[in-house]
Amino acid sequence: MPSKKQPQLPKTGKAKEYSFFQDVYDVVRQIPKGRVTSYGAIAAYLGTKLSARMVGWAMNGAHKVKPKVPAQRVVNRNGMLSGKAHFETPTHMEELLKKDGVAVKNDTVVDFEKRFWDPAVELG
DNA sequence: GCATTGACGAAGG
DNA sequence: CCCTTCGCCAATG
Repeated sequence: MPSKKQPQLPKTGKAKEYSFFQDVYDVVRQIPKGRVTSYGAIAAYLGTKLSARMVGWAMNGAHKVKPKVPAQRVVNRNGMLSGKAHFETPTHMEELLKKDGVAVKNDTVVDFEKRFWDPAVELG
């Protein structure tokens, strides 16, 4: 499980994965099926709420990590599928969400607030 | 080694 | 209410 806080980010070339990245992946993998969360929520849970962009950047490598990361369950604060363009196909993300039972309308999660899953609350 | 760029988000105009 | 700016920090040019 995430250390909750991992300010120490090793330099490039040493570790294949940064702790921060691993924590992000770990949290994302714990998102229940049919639920979604936001980059900011994950960042806040990790203690770096001011660095939501880093979560997004971490997700950039999510597609290559071994245990697949359900990156489709992570959207921006507006519930919009801001990262759909980064998937294999522009429609892959919403298709995965639909398989999870999450309705997607106009690149946005329907009833986002109801589907919202806050790691800071659910994970403690 | 400085400048630019983000799968973000909050604040200001 | 829409648009712009700023902050955050790693990666890339």
